[in-house]
Amino acid sequence: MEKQTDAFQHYGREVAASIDAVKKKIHDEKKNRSYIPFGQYPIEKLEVELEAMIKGKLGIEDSDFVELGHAPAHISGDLCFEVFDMAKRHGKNPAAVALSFSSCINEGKGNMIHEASAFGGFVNLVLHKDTFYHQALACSEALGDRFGENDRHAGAVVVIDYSAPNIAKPIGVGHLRSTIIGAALANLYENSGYSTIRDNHIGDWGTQFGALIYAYKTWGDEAAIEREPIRELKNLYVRFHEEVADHPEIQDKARNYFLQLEEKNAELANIWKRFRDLSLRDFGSTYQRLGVTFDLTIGESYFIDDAHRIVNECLARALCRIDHETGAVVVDEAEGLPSFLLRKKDGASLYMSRDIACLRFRIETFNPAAILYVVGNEQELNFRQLFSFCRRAGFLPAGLAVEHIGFGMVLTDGKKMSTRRGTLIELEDLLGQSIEKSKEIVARKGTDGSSDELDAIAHAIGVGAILYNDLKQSRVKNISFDWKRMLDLEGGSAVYLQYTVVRIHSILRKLGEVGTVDTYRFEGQTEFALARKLMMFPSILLKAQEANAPHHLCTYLEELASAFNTFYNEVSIVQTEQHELKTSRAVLSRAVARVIRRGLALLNITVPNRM
RNA sequence: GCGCCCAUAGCUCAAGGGAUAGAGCAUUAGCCUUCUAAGCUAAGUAUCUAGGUUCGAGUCCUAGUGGGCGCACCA
Repeated sequence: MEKQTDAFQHYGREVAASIDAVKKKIHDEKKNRSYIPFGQYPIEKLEVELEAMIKGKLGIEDSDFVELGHAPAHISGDLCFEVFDMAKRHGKNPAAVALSFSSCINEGKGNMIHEASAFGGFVNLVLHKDTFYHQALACSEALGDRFGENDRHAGAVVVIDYSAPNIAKPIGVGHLRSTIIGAALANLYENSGYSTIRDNHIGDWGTQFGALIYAYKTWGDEAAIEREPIRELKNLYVRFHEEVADHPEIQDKARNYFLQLEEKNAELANIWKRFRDLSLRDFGSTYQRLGVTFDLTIGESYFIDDAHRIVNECLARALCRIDHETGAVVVDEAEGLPSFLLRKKDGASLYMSRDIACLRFRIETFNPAAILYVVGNEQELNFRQLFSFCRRAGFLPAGLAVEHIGFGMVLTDGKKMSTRRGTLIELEDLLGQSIEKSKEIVARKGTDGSSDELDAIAHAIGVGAILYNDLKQSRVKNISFDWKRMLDLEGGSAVYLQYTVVRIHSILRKLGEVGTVDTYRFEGQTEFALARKLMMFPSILLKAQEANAPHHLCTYLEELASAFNTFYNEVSIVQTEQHELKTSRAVLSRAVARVIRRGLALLNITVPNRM
């Protein structure tokens, strides 16, 4: 019994230390972090100027209604905005409003706007291109790598729960989605000024550990576990479910083992602890490969005592009841949601009660403005039940946003992958194959570099391809898994973006020092379009964060890279004669490279120097 | 049975209620003695069906059709 208590105490101390570290991080950020004001970006500044010009016209006193975008190709104009919504709010004709606004803008143009015109409910703007271009490059130069950050949510704390693999199971491509969508969102939230807490809520508790312990005690092979822990544990898990078909009674034995575990049986707890440690070590190397980090790694097991306490509290408050027939603790149907259990009839805890305890822990410990759960769509009902119950119980303070960030499943042949059925594609296999293929291509292309450098390049490309293929797709839909497409290293993949950056670096190397000029200037429409695209980066990042949609960033980066590659094929920067123009082009290219590199970094994808 | 999600080009995916629905792959025709062709230029093909709301619908509503997921002692 002592031994087991030691194990739990040790684990408790580890968690306590990481909690202190997170509290310190939040505290330090509150005190020392500097933010880039969103209003400082040229597009945002222009929006504010336009609103000032328009204000009072037609009795409209709104603010923050101008949202500039690109004018479509068939319209002559550099930027545009629409007034439909706001005209509707004031019961006015959109076309009349747009016309009035455009004449108003033409009266007090300022130094940026050349001409405004109305078309239907749209206001189209032709800019003084030289002025805009210069300001765009100057802004990017002034902010350097921090171009794109904003202060919209400065100081707010967000807890992001993602990855959450289950102990004793390999990480499959399903958990990959949670891991990389969560990691990308954490980066995007940080970019918007949030203090982010990256929380890996490990699935290290539950009835399946009873099954695993039964399987281990019955068929376990020590040598095999030493050799390949996760694989062997997975085999035991699969074998258990095969045997259940013929011997249903082992299910009860498993449940009983779990109950004993929860009652802190020393022998079982030590087995559990060992499996947990082995698994975490294995996950750690996968995370390292992916470049994903966490502030907290707390398993469900940490919350069992709280869970039992809370269930009793809720029973006392009649928020749930003991079912007379079975003895389990039930939350009755409410708010249109089906009833569910908080405690098993044998007294063991359940996922839901541990989740309630965890939610309360996060609120009490970190006082966050938002908690995001990056968990698959198939758990949607559970989260609706969780949030609804916690709201009724008064566990959710006002002003706290809790949100389930669901995502579609990864399907093979239209079916969900399953550890039990053995259709799971393991992440390590996938990454391995992708890196291997990248290696072949790098070798075939004859890229320069030592063998270590070539390995690093293949790693960046191979891993990047897997991450990007997932992140570029909208979160909510299912993804059909296709080896061929997954390992495709051409257009529409991370490689395209990495390649664009590498090309730019090659130019910069050839140029040597990029000098400075008083005024940035450009020559062709392509260059201007590129700079205009570049200036959309800050608002794209904000949009991607607010919509919890990393794929918006992917789409943008591809458009930017495409605009650059067109430019690249039109003119030679190295051979540009005129000094001012040549320097401006170099600065523009460098800015594009920085934005793509930073955009990819937010998606946890790295860019090699050569490829 | 009830609930949630999805349906866009041959395939895989984009498109904040806004202007002529965009990419990649595949197919076809061009572009490397000149900054890395993992690139660029150009060509053809699409909103599941039927109603409705709206100045305006791929997007919102209703009813279908097809697919996925979930609904008590798993997580």
